[in-house]
Amino acid sequence: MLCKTGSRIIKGNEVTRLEETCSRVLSFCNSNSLKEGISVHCPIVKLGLQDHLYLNNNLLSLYGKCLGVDKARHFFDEMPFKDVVSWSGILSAYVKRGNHDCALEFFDSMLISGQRPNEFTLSSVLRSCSALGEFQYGTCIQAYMIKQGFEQNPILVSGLLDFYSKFNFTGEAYKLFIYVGNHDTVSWTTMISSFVQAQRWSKALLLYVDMVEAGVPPNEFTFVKLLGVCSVLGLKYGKLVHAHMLLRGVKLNVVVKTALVDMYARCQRMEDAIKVSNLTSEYDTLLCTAVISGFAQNFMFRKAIAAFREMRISGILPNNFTFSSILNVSSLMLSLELGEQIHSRVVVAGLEHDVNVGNALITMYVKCSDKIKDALRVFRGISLPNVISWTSLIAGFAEHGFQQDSFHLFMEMRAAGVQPNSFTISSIIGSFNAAKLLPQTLMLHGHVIKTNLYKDIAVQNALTDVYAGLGMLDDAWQVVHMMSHRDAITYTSLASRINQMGHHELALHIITDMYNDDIKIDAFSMASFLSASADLGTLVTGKQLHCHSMKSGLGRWVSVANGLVDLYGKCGCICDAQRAFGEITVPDIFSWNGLISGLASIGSISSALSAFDDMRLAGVRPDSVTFLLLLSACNNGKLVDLGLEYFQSMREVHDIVPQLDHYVHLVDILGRGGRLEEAMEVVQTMPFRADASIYKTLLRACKAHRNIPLAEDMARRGLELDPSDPAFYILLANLYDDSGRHDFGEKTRKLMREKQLRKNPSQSWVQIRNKVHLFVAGERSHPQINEIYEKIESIDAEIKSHRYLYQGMGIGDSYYHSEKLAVAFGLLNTPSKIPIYIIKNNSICRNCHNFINFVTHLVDKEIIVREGNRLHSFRKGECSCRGC
DNA sequence: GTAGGGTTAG
Repeated sequence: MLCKTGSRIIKGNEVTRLEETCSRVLSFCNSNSLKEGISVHCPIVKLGLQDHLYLNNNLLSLYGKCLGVDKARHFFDEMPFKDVVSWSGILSAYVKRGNHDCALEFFDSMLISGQRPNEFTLSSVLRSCSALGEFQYGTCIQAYMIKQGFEQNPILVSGLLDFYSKFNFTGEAYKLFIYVGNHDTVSWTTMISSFVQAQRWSKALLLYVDMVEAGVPPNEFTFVKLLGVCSVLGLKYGKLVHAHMLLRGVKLNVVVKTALVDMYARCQRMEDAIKVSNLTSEYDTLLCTAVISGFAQNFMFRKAIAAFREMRISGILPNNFTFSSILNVSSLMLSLELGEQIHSRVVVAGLEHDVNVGNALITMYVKCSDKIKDALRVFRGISLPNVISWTSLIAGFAEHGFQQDSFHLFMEMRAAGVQPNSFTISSIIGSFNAAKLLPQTLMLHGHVIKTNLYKDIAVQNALTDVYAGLGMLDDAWQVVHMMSHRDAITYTSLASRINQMGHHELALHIITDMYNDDIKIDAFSMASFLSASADLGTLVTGKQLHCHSMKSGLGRWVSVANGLVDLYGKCGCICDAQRAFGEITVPDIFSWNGLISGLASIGSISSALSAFDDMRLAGVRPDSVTFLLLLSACNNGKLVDLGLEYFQSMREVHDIVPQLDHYVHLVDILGRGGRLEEAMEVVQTMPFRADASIYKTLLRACKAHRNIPLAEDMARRGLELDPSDPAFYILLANLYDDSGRHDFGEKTRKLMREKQLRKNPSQSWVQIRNKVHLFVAGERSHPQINEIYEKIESIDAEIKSHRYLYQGMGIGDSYYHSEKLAVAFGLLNTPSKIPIYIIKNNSICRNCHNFINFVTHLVDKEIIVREGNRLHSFRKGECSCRGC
């Protein structure tokens, strides 16, 4: 139409009408098609309208949108007349392309040219200020706005709210919001977004309530932000917001759909997410990415892969975000094969050097490949590695056992000018723990104090863990006390490290700390506490923890259920252990190992071995711990040939390389079975250097089978490796005694005394009425024992007043005469408040029917004594454990 | 021309 008109001669008011027509056509083209827009340009020139300001502004906007800001700028420079719309058009084009430096420079030249900015210009300038971190500049713009009377302008108010929020000045933004008042939908939504960005989720929701009460209608923008809040606050809120959207008839466009899919996915409602995404046929790359990542978050890996395939079939191109999501699926599945397939697609799509995809690739190779070099290759290919790239690689090196390289990489990162964040610091501190690198830990701790990172709870938790892992409990607690708030991870880390140190009672005390801090026990901390109770044999505490697990629903976690199996197994209550095992839907290797261990420890060797068969039938692969348990069971059951068979099958059938501990068990099995020469052959041919303990094992076997020549050889070899272990002398001396060679026995003991060796005191723990008591036995000459004697003597008078002493078997009598000692510390501390436990030598354990050198016994129904790894039960009356 | 969705590191 315009072309035809252009060939005629036009005069008078026809020109004005044509200008309007051109302008309208260009506006239409602007939002639809560049091609049509350009074709309109020719007739405009033919008509002689090329100097027309409005038409040129329309063309400028078109060029900016379709041909890029440089072409638009060129057109702008050629324009004979310019107004605020022309200047703002270019400025906005710069801002949209992220060219913020040019935007501010261009704004300067605008002011120099004498052109006054309007609200659109200033709004673009504010966006560049926040992008460049130019806070001062932004506040100058605000001052200018006030001077120019733009203070109440809704566009600028929204712009300012956004500006303050980007600098994390949410409070200032809110003050401004309150001060201005009378807001429209956009400024309400911007204020809500500000609270969302500051992670003040509840405040964002409350503001929505205020907005509705103020009578301002929320739109799809508002709901998208609110759905983001619900992803964090939970499904209850998500459903409410969704219902409000339906009531208000909000149009379900693709952006709203994506926000809904994301919300339902994060609330573990993937079915609802898919239902929503199928409500309309509109799909784009972002929506598909949300679906894939939703499946990944909910561990529905096959569906995630299917969604990725479907996306390609529908012709929707994956972008860097999509590749990151699907790579995350392969990382979670530990599937190198899938990861490599995706990697090749990434190369085809030309996204190999993209930092986001590169980061996901690094993680994939770290988790799925056993070669850290694969991850390093990806890292070196990233054009601009960011803090996530460095952190992933640093954590990767640490995870693969290269702690020193990990630290060097950290130094390289700092030299490259990339600032470590809390993720980096906590990863690197975590790696120090594995390598026990104290100097580096102290250096990093200093760095953390100097920066703001010490406020981050993950960093503080990592520091707590590393100090506790190094055995520096005081330093760990110091970090904990300095924390403004603690979480379940803080306490779980402490409890498990304290457990590792063997201070199980101290680990259980963490429960009180958590209670005082108002922190709920989670599945991880519960597993640690159950493990502490199991190792202490404190059945009462264990049962209380069991109760709590059931009431709180933690029992559904397999780690908690495994803890229960372990607890009851170690306390000798095999029926309860079996019941806890039976309640596990899909028992894992830890569940099975717990069951086998429990059965073996009460002497039910055949049941333990048949549990192993059940485990294999259930398709669970045994690990090296399983074989330690099986070998130990065979050892206790004197099943020599079966033990040998299991040992052989480790490598041949199960592809497990036997470790030193397995060889020790094998040697013990052969030794106890009297096959001493074979046992010696194993020691000489095994791929490990024999340690003192293996010779001790053989020496014990020699003693049992009265083989003096071999025993002497074993004692000699063992003492070469550990001359300070008195056990070699004691075992050998006892063997001489047993064989009637008392002279040699005495000579050996004399030798031991000359070397100033003495048997370390044995220790046992007993729980009586919710209190754990420590018992120690040994000779008076031992410093630890002597200290206890002195304590007893000082309170002797008090003890003697107790009624049990009148029965003639007082505490003092029992160990003064035998030169051995067993003391309840609880008794020492509060002698008059708790009953006295009288010491009896040579009591018989009801479980293993062995004689035990000392045991505490009297007033309580059941006492469980743990001696080394053995559990002994002494009961008065019937056992409280069902089925025994 | 002011406000909205998806990813990756502890």
